[in-house]
Amino acid sequence: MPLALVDCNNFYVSCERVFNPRLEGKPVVVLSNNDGVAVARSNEVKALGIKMGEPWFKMEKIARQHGIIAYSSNYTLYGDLSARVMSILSTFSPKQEIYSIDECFLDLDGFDPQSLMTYGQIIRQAVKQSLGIPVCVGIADTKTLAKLANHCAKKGLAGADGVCDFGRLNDGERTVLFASIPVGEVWGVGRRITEKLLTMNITTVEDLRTANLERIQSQFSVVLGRTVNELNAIPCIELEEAGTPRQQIMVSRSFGSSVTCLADLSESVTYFTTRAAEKLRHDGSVAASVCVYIRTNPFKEDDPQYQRSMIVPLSRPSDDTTKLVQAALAGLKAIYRSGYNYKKTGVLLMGLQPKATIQPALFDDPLEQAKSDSLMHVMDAINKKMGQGCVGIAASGIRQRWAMRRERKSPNYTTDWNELPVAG
DNA sequence: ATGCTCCTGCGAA
DNA sequence: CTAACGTTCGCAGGAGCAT
Repeated sequence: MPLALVDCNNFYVSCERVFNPRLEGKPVVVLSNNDGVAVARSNEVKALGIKMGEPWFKMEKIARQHGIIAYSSNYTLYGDLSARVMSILSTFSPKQEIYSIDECFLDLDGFDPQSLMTYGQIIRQAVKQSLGIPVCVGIADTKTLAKLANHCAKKGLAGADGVCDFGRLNDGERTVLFASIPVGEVWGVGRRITEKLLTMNITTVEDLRTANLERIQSQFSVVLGRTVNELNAIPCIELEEAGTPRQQIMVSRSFGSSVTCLADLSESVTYFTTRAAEKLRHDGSVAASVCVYIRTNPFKEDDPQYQRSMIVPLSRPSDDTTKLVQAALAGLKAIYRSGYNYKKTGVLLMGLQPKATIQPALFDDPLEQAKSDSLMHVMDAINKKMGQGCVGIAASGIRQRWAMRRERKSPNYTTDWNELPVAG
């Protein structure tokens, strides 16, 4: 029954520290795309009161005062380290669910309950020793409780030292502990639901655990009802091992500066569609339609605002970059209006299904299909070997005036020989 | 009444 | 010097439509 949630501490910051140990003990933040907002903070930065999602320009002053070191996010690096972490963790259980880039669930069913604390410490040591990434381990009987146990492990609650096993608590200890944790810490309870719960005098985890189930379900949803059950050690959310492919693929980006002309927007939409199509083929799926959307900057309240999207159905499901780009550009042309400062565009591939299940249509030319497949195959192979974007659609543009800002990126230490710093 | 698709809101990392 | 506020995914539930 028990399972573990293993979560990397301040993951992106820890990744930067692996390759730059001088960052140890110093305040470090990693910024989102476009160097927009904080997405990872070292403990030193958290102590300064800087919140998750805080815009960089708002914290820049305090950052200068305290010598905060800021990095642009380097997803190539984090993705590579994540794969290595997950690979090590997979050796500790027959069943693993990779939940996000920095955390996974491990099934511990059948393990000796007395040894789980020790096992958690062994897991922490293994990842620390081989990769230098610190992790915390939460152990409990449901996913929601394991997430909560992980929170306690990180905060050192209930005497935890990087590992917290709720199986070690008796009912009284659990009640005291849960009564001390704000309800917003519970997995599935976000800002809105927290606000509404507060009006019902439900402020702590213990309040929610002991709340009336029917009342929660009717006032909120069956989802929050499941959460209440899970807090009571009744499993409602199953462990999902890899295998189910995505249902949609989104590629969108804010621009480094605003863009006004259709030509520049077309370049970016072409580029985003190309990236999305690569993901699609990687999954072995085809898309039935393409959604393209554009919008101005809602934070610039004086600018005239405009946002619109359009879904363009394909004549038949496809994974061919050229066909997807064609559809996306047709949609863009239809929704584009001149006279606006555009800040963001995005491409969404919808109606995904496994390519293998697609029946060739009656009038399809099998030769055309084979040509398309082999062209895409060659493109993917070259880009994999020579680096993303080596071969592509000419309309992506070379200047890419719409490119995002990334002024503080660290090198791709693990995936690109050219970016390794040279000694001496 | 029932079953669908489309759209929006919410949460998570 | 200025201006600068993320991305990607799933789920649920209501609206709108057809049957």
